[in-house]
Amino acid sequence: MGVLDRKNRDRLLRKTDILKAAEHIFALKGYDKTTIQDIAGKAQYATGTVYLYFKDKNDLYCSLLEEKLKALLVKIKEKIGQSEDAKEKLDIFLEKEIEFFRENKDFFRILVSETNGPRFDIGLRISKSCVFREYSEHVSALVKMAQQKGTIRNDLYPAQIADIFRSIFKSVIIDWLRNKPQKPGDAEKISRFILDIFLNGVGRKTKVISIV
Amino acid sequence: MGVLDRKNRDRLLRKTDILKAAEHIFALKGYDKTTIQDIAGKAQYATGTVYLYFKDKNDLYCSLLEEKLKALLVKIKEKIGQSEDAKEKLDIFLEKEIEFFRENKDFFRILVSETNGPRFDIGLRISKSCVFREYSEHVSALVKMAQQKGTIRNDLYPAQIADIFRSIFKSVIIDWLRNKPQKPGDAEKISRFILDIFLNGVGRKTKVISIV
Amino acid sequence: MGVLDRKNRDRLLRKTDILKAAEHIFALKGYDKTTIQDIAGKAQYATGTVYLYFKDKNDLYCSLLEEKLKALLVKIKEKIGQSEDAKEKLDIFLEKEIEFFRENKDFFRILVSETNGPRFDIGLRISKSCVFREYSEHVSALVKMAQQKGTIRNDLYPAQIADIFRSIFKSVIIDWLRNKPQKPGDAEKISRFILDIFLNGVGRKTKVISIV
Amino acid sequence: MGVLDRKNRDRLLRKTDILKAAEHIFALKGYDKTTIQDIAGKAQYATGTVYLYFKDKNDLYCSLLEEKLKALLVKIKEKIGQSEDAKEKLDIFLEKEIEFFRENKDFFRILVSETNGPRFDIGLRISKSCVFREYSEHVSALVKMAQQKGTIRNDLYPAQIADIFRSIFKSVIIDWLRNKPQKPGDAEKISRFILDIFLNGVGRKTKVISIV
DNA sequence: CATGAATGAGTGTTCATTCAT
DNA sequence: GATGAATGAACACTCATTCAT
Repeated sequence: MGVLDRKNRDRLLRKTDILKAAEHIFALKGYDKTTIQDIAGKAQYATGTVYLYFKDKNDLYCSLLEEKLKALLVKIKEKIGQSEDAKEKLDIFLEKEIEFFRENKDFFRILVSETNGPRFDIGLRISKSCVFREYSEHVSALVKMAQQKGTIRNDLYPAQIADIFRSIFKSVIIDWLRNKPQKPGDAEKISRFILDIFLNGVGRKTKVISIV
Repeated sequence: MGVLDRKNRDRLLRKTDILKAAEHIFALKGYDKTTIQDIAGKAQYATGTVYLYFKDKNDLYCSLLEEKLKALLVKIKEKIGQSEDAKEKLDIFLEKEIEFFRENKDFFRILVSETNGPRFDIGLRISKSCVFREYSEHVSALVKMAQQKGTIRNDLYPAQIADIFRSIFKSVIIDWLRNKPQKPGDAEKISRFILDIFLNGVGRKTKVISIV
Repeated sequence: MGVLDRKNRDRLLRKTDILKAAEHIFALKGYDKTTIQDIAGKAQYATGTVYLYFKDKNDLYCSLLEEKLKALLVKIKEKIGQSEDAKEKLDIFLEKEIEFFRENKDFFRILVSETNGPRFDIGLRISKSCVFREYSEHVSALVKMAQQKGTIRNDLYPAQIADIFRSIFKSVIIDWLRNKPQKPGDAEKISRFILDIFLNGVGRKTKVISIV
Repeated sequence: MGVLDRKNRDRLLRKTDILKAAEHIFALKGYDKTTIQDIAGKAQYATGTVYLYFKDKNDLYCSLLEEKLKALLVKIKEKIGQSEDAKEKLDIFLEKEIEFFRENKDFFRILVSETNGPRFDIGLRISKSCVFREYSEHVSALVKMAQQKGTIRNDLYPAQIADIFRSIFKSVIIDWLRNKPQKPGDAEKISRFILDIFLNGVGRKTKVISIV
């Protein structure tokens, strides 16, 4: 059993090595311009080794997305359950994603280039992924809850609002990762900024009074 | 003169044939998976013919984007000058873009996949394009004006707001083109919807009183 | 008749135009790198026009060589008959060739690259040419006569001596055309130089006494 | 160590296979008409295999020339140092080259077609080669020494004499390889023949008395 | 299991040649 | 006859995938 364990552990280690290398190269060059040799070389393995762990190039790519998305989901779900407030949940969601993407810029790049807009299918190598669907539905569920709690207008389809939510998020994060120095407290600030725009829009208001 | 005219017209016709075919295939398969033979075949020409009108694959692709963007810009500028009101200008901008993209779904697909988020640079074959820059700046200028007129908060960078504006737009249009039947009056309705979300956000408000 | 004459003359004029352009381009780029469009363009004709005067690329190339060789032969034969002395004939031959090649550097280039050594057949597009054979035989005849008159050793095959003769010539002319400014009196001097080396070699002799 | 050795040896073997095939095809068809598929086919490899050993077609071609020239130089230098006499050195040089070219007719063909006359530059893919320069300079040095020792007239530029020397050599070898059956003792005889013509020319002399 | 050399189908691009105008 | 746009075969080179060691 110990032997099997080590085998499994070794196998996992190699897979992780390769995925890490793939992440970097795919982010740098995009799917088509990336070669398996690039990845194998970066991971310090032989070309053929990659095929011991992944069926083909596409499988490697999708596995990469799945693994990372899964990790992102775990991170999000972990904290988000601790709050009951809808707005707070959205806030936590944003903060966790921001943290995650700051630590995984390459993955962010890939994800952005992969999801050319939400649920869009040009070359959507990812679309069949259960994790991706789970991720999408998780955001939709957040929105739905916020609608039920009165935080978000309920005259709109949750899925569409979720799309808009994520597209604003994407836009702001791209700007942040590209043009700003990333500082420790950023996650919180940016999260508030996005939520503000998402909930209140960018229109100029002098005063807003909630009557209810 | 008549002869030259006909020649030029013929030349233009062929170029347009090829561009039309290219638009379709590029939208369907993406840049890398598209072959010149695909395009030539679709346009009913021989492979070599494409090279009589375009230097190489990249030139064909960029020409396609430029031509379309130019047409889009013309369409937008035409009407937008007729209004003085900032909000109305944004509204016209949206309506015109919506109309254009409904008539040019393939181009929309390409544009979306090309601009993986605003000012993002993986494989930005388009980034050097003057027309694209002009387009970007035009949107920024719209936002800036709206800030000066008090329609949009002026505590934000115009370029960033423009990014957010376009990313909301993209998100909504993708949803519309993919999932809804496109009906005549849509442009107006969708434009209002986007503007509403953009300016007021999706937060639930019971009443808003502007004091000033 | 006059009409036919003009037609023929026109035809000849066009052929000459094309040949002149071809000469320049072939010399510049070599056979394979030269395109028919290059030549047509340089001659200010359309691509197809070339095919009205020459069957194909190879025909154009061979015609070019033939025409020029014919002209060279005419020039050589013209003067060479006026002398009876074998050495003088060789001298005239050299002078005339030198003059011709100074005025036809492009042709010289082509000829050199074509006849990679005498009677060698890698890609010898020329080898079937009657004129080329006539040219070769003419040189051989010169040598043969010089052998009979006692100017050249007669223990050697005339054709081989002719080869050596031409290869020395080629070597010296290449050097002259490439590295020296070409001056009026050169033909005579160079001719003497070549003949000297050809007949006497480059060995150092302190004194030579001819007894007979 | 043994493994690496075998790997290196295998690699060398393949390279040699390909070079051998390339040598044959290039000699047969010339650079431009030769395709990589030709070479790969002849060497019994797939097209792509060639690119494992050579960067591109030009690299293959140049490597071929370099390898062979290097081998030729080694062969020449080996024996030539053993003599002090200038004329003997020239003799050895010729003999060794003749032997080499008899064993490497294809290479000879390529070299001849590549060096369209000495220091001529149309398509000189070889000209940048250090080995080629070394080879040229080696011949010039031989001539220079022969001038100093009084074997060759010293009123001429060594480089030019070297050119003439090589062009006579080329002419004679072409004739020999093309038209004569190559017999064992040939190298010696031909070498003497070339030297004779080179030093004494082909003029008829009844008696030559050296006075000094 | 790991390797990396070998494979060969596939792509962008060129250009000799043809032919409708 | 002259044109030059159109053709499509051909070629250099790449790279995902396989498999003998």
